[in-house]
Amino acid sequence: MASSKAPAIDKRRQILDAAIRVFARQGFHSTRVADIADEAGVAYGLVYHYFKSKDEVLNELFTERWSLLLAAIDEADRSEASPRAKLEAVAGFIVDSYRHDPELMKVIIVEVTRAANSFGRTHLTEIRRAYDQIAKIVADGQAAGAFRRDIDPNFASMSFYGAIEQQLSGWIFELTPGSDADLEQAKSLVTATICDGLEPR
Amino acid sequence: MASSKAPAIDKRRQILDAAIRVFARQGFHSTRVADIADEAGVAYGLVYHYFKSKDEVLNELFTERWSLLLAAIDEADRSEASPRAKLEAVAGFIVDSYRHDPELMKVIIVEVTRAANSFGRTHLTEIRRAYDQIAKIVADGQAAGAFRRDIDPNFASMSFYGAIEQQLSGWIFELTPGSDADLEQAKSLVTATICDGLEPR
DNA sequence: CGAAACCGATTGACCAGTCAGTCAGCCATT
DNA sequence: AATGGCTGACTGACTGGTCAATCGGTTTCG
Repeated sequence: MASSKAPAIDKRRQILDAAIRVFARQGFHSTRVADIADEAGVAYGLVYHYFKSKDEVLNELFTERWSLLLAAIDEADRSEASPRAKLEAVAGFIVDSYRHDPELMKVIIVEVTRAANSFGRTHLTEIRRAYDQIAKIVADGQAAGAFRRDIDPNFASMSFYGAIEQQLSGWIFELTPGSDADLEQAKSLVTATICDGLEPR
Repeated sequence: MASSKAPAIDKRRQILDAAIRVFARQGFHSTRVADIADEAGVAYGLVYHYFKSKDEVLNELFTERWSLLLAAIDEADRSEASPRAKLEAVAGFIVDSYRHDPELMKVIIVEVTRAANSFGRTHLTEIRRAYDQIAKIVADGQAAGAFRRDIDPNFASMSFYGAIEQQLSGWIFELTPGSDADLEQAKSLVTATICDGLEPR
């Protein structure tokens, strides 16, 4: 039963993985459906057997990964850690996602998160959910006296997330060195910058 | 003499201004050259009389505005103000640019700055110049003892710029209230977040 | 046998950029 | 002042190429 479907699922996965590589290399828009099929070693028509459209392939990639991010933020939020440690956990998850699969993160950021005009519009609600969850962590931190209260939580959330995403962009477009050590350091540096500030204490 | 050439120059400007509106509304990719011509109240072919291609129209819009930003950062850097005040001046300029012409800023951010994969690739050098200039302000601040030295200036620069751009994105996509008071407050809040940090001093 | 996986040629829509031509103003010549 | 030649701004129908999506078919497997 499972084995009868296994090959089918494999091909589907093969197509998704191929799409990650091709989208990362050429960008969504200048990728032809034929490119995905070729990269996957699969017939053109099979892409349409598993997906309604080229858009749906990207949708699937985004949703798969973003739901993990939402879960990770949620878990951090629910933990007993300090607000600062929660933020650091979120930053850590995002950086590790990039380390684990830079091509996928590139596709998600470039084609969805930062393309809210075209493709990302569809996912604005899910994207916003992440911002809101982070804002909640900040708000709780303020209520507990761990964060100052004169900065709007939504504002802080956007600053925090924007700072991380900008680091990723720098690595993605090789504006900034992205060695393993750099990535590791970035986790705590983002939090240090946002929580402690640039000025000496 | 001047009057004989005036209408020609007007038409060029008319096309650029129309392009801002149409790009902001529909996005660069799903804008047809015919849409620009219609919006400008001009014949299709005239767009190609003044511009080599559809891309060149966007190029022109970006370059016009980005050079102003670079000049503003440069001016802030050269002033006698404190490092923190310099950063605040940069944030202020970007926010005011948005306030002055939100549609143009939307086009620049969505289609160029955050589209480094497709269109922005051409302008990566100019974009990077902004990051570098900001990093220089931070580095000088560190040398003067105004900023702590354990945060890499390039890292700080990306965080700072990323935080601002994320705020603009929030306003652009109406994820975040963008009243005039909000914009005004954002100028100092970004700087406060980045320089002082979220944690109480 | 039936159902689902798989195949790839074909089609139909779309659109950037071209190009052959019109027209209005300007100057030179008479 | 009239003529006509010239420039370049301006027009929009048309073309050539590109691709997403379809569909009629074949193979595989239970």
